[in-house]
Amino acid sequence: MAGSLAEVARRAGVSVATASRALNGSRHPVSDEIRERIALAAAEVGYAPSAIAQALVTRKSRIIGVIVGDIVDPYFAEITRGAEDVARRAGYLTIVCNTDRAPATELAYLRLLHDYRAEGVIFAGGGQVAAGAGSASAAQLSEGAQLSEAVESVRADGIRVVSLAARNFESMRVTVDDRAASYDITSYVCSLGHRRVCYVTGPPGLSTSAARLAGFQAAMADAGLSADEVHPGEFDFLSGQQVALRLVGRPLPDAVICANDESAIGVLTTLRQAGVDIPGEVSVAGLDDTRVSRFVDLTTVSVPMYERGAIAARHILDAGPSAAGDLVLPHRLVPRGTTARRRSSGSKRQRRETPLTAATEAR
Amino acid sequence: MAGSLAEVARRAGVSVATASRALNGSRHPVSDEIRERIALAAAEVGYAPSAIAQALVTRKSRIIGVIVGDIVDPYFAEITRGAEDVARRAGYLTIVCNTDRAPATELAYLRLLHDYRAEGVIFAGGGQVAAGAGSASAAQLSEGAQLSEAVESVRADGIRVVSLAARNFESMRVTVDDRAASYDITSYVCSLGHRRVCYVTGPPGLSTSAARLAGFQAAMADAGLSADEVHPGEFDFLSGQQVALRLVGRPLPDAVICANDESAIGVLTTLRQAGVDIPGEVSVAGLDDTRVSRFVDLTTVSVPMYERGAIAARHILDAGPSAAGDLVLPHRLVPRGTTARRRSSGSKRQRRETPLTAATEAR
DNA sequence: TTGTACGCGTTATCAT
DNA sequence: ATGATAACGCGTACAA
Repeated sequence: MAGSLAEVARRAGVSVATASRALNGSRHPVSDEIRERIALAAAEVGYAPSAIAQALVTRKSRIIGVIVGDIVDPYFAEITRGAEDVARRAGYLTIVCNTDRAPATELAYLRLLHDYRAEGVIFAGGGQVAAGAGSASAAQLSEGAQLSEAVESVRADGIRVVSLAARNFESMRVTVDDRAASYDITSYVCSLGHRRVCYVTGPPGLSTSAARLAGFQAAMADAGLSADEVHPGEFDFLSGQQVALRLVGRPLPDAVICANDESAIGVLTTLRQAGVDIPGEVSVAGLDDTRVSRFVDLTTVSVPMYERGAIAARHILDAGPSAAGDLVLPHRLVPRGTTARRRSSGSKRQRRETPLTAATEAR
Repeated sequence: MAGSLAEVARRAGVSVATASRALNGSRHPVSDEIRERIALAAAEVGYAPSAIAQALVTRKSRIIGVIVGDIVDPYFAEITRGAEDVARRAGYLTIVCNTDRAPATELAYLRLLHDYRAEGVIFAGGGQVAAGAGSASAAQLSEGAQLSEAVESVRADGIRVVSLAARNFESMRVTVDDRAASYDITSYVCSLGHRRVCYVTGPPGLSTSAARLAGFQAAMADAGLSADEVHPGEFDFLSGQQVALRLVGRPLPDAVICANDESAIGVLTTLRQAGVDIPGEVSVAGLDDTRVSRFVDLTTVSVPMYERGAIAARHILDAGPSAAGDLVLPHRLVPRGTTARRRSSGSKRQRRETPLTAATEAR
């Protein structure tokens, strides 16, 4: 039913060339009379320009791909929303590619996007980092090499790739200093007087997890505190919940810092449900500044996801030589209601009023 | 740099026809020797088949679109994930289309997908329902008519459209009985002995909101209770939070039921933060069974989003005459920890023990 | 201002 | 088993 340009031209009694010029945004002049005839004919046959054919001849697919771990994860969803917003306004299509962080799936999707001649692809998440001593190390290395090779091939074809976190292949980068962000939130929590602070990590082997953990450890070291209460997590609510459940049986820590907001909300919610007063008894902090974090009043650090997605997309569309080097956006500490000054340790459970020691008060 | 089929053929000393047959999944026989020569040449030039060209000649774009309100909303994210999962396994691309429920944007996206000859489009959310007395009623009606017309045109072109909620255009449907789901959760809450139960609605004018509100009202009526404490909401966390804040100053209701999980989590979190015991003092229930609802132990009703997305996508791919009529999936009440039997009203604030009246205990 | 004709990269038909 | 060649629907020199 979708009339082709040829059909429209025939009905309007003009050549396909003029029809093309009249219907699509061509700077080529067309007389108003003919233009109207064509518009009419187009409406009659319900003409819908074949973006496929246009892409083929124009060599511009108006397609961008966003490779994410899981679109259900707010972190990735916000990035995707940012990218889609600018893509939509430009008449571009946004492909969402869930990979569950599996390099093989990333590779498969990259190839598919290559086949579709996507104009650009955004790697939203971090990548696997060479594991120190893993049994699957060889396979992973090979996968990493394959991906890196594929990225190179894709870039050679003029497809613009930009990554939003550390990856082991070359590409434009629109990132944030994860290590510094983690360092900042940690020092902030320490500055509140907390001494025993736990940490919930992100998935092992992920560059982002590593950077954030490193930031935590560095800040703790600089504060003269021990950073040995590190619980493995997976960036999800469940991880936080499980850690919280384990925490609640024993003497509570002063604070728990999580590698991301999802897991922080997990510990926050679970701890509160267990009757723990947050931030009265223990402070909780995350990292991301996800949309819901604002609502639950979680103190965290903003590492603008939406903006990074939008900027990445814009970079892809502004095909110009704006290939300016990497971009590292500023992060911003967002102190909110889930953290507070440490109360004297004695007052925690027994509610006994103990004067603060000078040492605790100092900074 | 991406070698074309012609180039590969030339380097292998064969015709494009054979190259095509060897490289892509063709049942046509090709001698092993030549097949290898072609594979080699393809590898040398880094051949990547042009899905665009294939789509043009094949008339199969291997593209499906998912029209959602906002991908950041877990409801839509889970639907999208379901669709993408089956699309990916079939080598299809999934386009995300955020519309913020604006009919104009839906229309624009539908047209764009039409241009790309998407093989199918999934309308994930409900639609605007003819408002009783609105000033913008005329404009909306026109927009509704336009969309409905566009859907018809698109379907005439062989594009399969399936909606996951009530819409005012014809299409296959993979839905759930929202009214019944809402009725069920409401009667469940009432069966717990609660009498004063508030409701937080979804966005006005939305078919889904209307169905769910109707279910609530019907159940309340059937329970002989008054359903006049209805607070307007927007399906988001903020709505729930605001309602909770308003509730907390005055005598608390027995329970509050929300049109969806997001807003339910909003009231749950906010109420708890305000020191209200859930479900001790007030019960809270939602509707959707979103992923995080499982974690916060919210009682709700499952209206399988992931499955609906997956089924819709499968329907699009199985282009066969499986155009079986509409499908309405079963919903399932999921009682969890945010609801409990009503405690005697007197014990709520003053903790005064008052014997339950027979009337309260009866059912 | 309008029309002709070629090419974009593939698949498919028909010979060979 | 392999090879020409005609579409697919459109943009765009180039010609008129």
